[in-house]
Parts: sequence; C-alpha cells; structure tokens
Amino acid sequence: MELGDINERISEILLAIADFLEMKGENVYRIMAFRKAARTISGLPKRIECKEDVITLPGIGKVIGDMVEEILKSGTASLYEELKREIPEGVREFQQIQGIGPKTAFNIYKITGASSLEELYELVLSDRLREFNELKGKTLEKVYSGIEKALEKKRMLRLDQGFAVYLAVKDIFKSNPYVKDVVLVGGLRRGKEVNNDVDILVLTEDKAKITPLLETKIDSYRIDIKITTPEMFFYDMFLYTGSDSHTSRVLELLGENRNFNSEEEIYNTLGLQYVPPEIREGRGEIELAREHKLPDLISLTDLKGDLHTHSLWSDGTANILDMAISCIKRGYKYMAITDHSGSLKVAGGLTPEEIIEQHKELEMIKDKLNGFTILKGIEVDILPDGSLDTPEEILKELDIVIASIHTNFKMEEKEMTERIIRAISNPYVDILAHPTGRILLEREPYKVDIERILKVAGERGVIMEINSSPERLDLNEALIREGKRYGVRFSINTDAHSPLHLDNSIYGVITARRGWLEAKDVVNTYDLNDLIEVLRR
DNA sequence: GCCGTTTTCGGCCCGACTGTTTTCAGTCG
Repeated sequence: MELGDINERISEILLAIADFLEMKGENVYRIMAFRKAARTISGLPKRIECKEDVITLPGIGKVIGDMVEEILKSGTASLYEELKREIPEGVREFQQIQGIGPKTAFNIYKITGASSLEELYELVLSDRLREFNELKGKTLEKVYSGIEKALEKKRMLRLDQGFAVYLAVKDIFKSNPYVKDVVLVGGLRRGKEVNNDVDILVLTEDKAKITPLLETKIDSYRIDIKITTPEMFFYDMFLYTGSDSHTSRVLELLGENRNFNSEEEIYNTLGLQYVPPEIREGRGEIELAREHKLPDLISLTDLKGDLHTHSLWSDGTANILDMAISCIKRGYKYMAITDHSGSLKVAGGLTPEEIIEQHKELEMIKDKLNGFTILKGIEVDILPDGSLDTPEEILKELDIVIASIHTNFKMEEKEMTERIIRAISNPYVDILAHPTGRILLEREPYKVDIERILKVAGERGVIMEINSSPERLDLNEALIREGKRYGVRFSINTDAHSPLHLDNSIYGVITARRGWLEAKDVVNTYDLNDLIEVLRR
C-alpha cells in the first residue's frame, strides 16, 4: 500500500515529470511550472474532485489542468507514463546522494543501467561501479561516500511520515473485527523528530485471527507491530513508549503488577505524577514527577496564531485572504504575514515598494476578517555581514520582523555567530527564524555558537522560533531546553507556504513539549494585546 | 508551461560554488 490522498498523488506525478524533464535537459521554465503546480496542489486545503478545482489556481493552466483531469479519471498521466518508459522511476532517487543532480543521475543510469538506489548500492558494494570507464573522479567519489546516507534517508521517518504510516496501519487493522484497539507507541509517540520504524501496539483477544495483518506493508517503511491482551494493554503501552532509561527506572519501582486501567494509574501507583510521552526520556522527569513539579506542557489548543507565513507575494502558493481564512478555521485570533525580503530572489522576495503595495492589499481585505488580525510582517534576510537587506524606514512600519538566513551557509563558526548576533541586535528584529538552518536528513545545521545566540536572545528579548515544518523542527528539543534556561521566549511557527502547511503546528508543539515548554514560554499563545506588548519592547 | 496595466509572444529566477572548468555545465540553496 502507498501513502497519500489524490492531491498528493497528483502532486507526486507532477514532481516526477519535472524531474524527468530536467534530466532530459528540457526548458527550465517548463520544469519550474510543473514544480510550482505540484506545490500548489499539495498545499490545497481541500481534496481535488475535478479539473475546475485547479484550473483557476495561479500557475495552473490548460495543459496541467487537463493532466489533472486525466489523473483523476485514470490514476495516471500519459506524459508521466511515457517518461517512465524512458527513465525508470528509481533513477530520481540518485539525486538523494549529496552532489548528484538530475544530469548526473540520468548519466549514471545510462552508463550503468542501475535503476534504483538499491541496485546502485549493489554496484558499490561489489566495487563493480569502478569498472565503468565513463564514471570517474569526483562523481564516483560522491556516489561511494553518499549512497549509504541516501539509503538511510529513504528508510527513516520524519514525524509527518511516521504519523501518516501509523494512521494508514490503524485504518487497515481497525477494519478487522478481532482488533479491539490500535495505538502508537515507541519513539514516534514520544515525538522524536526522526525514527527508524513505526511501533504500533494492537489489542486483541485472539492473536491467531489477526496474523495475516502482520504482513501489512506501507511503502518500504519498517513497521513494528506488537500484540497485547486486555490485561496487559496499558502496561505494554507504557513499556513500549518510554526511552529505555525512563522505562527501566519506573520498572524498578513497579514490582510484579501488570494489570492497570490506564497509564496514569501506573505512575500514580508509585506516587508519581503522570509523565506525558514526550518527556519520557530519562532527563530528570521522574525526580520532578515524584515532587509533582512537572511542567504543565503546552498543547496545540494553546496556540492563538501563527507568526510566520508566506503568500503569493513571495514563494507561497495561496493569497493572503485564503491563508487568513485557514487560520480563522483553526480558531486562531491572529497571524503575521511574513513574505521573504528583496535579496532572496529565488523566493520572489519583496522590494520596499512591493512591501508597501502588499500593505494596501492588507488594508483592503481587513473588513472581511471579522475581527481576525493580520500583522504586517516580513521575513527579512540576514546578509553575510549581519546587516538586514531591507531598510530600517520600512522595518519600522511593520508590526513584526522575522530575521533568518537563507544564503552563505558555509561560514566559519565565529563569523556566523557574529553575523547572527549583529542581526538580532537590530532593534527592529523580533524573531530569529529557523535558528540553526538544519533540514532533517538533508542538511546539517550551520556552524554557529548557538549557546551564545540563545544567551543574547534571552538578554535582549529576541524571540526564538520553533519552526514547525517537519523537515526543520528548528530549534530542536535540546536547544529549546537550553534556551529556556537563558530566559528565552519562543514562538511556534509553521513557516506555511500554503494553507495546508498551517496544520504543521502540531509538530512544533510536540517539539516544544519535548523541550519542556509551557504555554507561557510561547508568545503565540498570548492574546493579541499581550503579544504586541512583547513585540514592541 | 504559464501569464498578460507594453496581452497570444516573449519573459519568467538568481548567485555562489565546484570541477571531467579556462568560458562552461551542473548543483545547491
């Protein structure tokens, strides 16, 4: 079984077409058009049912509109099928190897005939890859040094992928009458940012009857199904959820009893406060639970707004009003629209003139919002010397300024640290976004003395972002805890580029919980007036 | 492939870095 609804299926086909066309050296703007359409479709808040649902969207015209219709009818697109006959799907995965792009990926296929990462890995393991004379030098080195990481990336699950797999498995199991319950356990239940498998606990009174289900496959991810009985259910839930160091400490205290009516009861029996899954890591939580002094962890419903969002003005896929409507539907009271600034040309960054134009649009839609507030913001780029790429006379007109790094990642630590400190010392900067720049399973954080940044942020009252994109989760849990010690305040933002991305806030909340944060530590749990108070320090 | 306040063609999205580079192609962000 494969994951994903029809929107994702359409989006995936368009992305594949773009990749194939790129390998073949097609017109770059045609390729970009497919990618843009794919992004727009994957970010739509509602399921596509007909061509008319997409044809009015920006960046989708007749050709892609017809293609969507074809996919809705037949499940695939003829152009996609045609390209797949020429280039096997698996060749796209070669690009997961660091430094291998579309041209080299296609070339490797043409030279070796390998049509998947696994086949290519076979050639590496047996060292036969060196026998192809056309492959040499750095390209060969990159394949040898990068392929294992690429394979690992394919197996590992980010939070979004893990939850999607869990829900798919749950659906399958729940349709069996002998299955009484299906719950998530393991690292994923604790909210770990990446996991090598999905641990699922299945409750049944008749194990034999569900044996065929144990063969369930979702893509090529590892699924670990554990079976339990009604008597052992809560004990097993507890047993399979916590980290070893957490669980073993509780077990020492617990004795022989295995029959509980809830996880809470397990902790309470021992005189401990209930420990939420996200902090069952053996980092001092048991001691605090004994004193009943665990933090009152933030929850999703505490959020009152999103302070980092994009629109069509830069590289978002929806207009401001649609983003706002999605926020209102979530029950938010406010959002900040923070499109990219001018120097970030790839993302269509806004010039000062465009920023002023954007504010006119905000004025115009104000009346349609029923008291919902859109803060005038920007995600301003931090230049290599730590200055900001937008003039201060513009910044001072804004309600909120987010600063972040998108270029020149490869600086030395000292330089990078100075760069960021200069940026957050600018009196107009409210928030530092995705403070370490990492992309999970893709890109390491840039070299930076993050402790120093956190310290300065704590002193100066600069808010640190917890970027909720499941690909970033930046800051991570460890740095959140560190920041809290320095008195830092946080903001859980989605960095949404589409309405659907607003749902990613759950991953930020989970990460904040793992960092022991309470609602008061997070500024976008505040009422609007209190938030503005914090911003205008 | 998409788009349109120079509207059915011609422009769109750019700069830094690297290496089978020496005037360019490929990759990355």
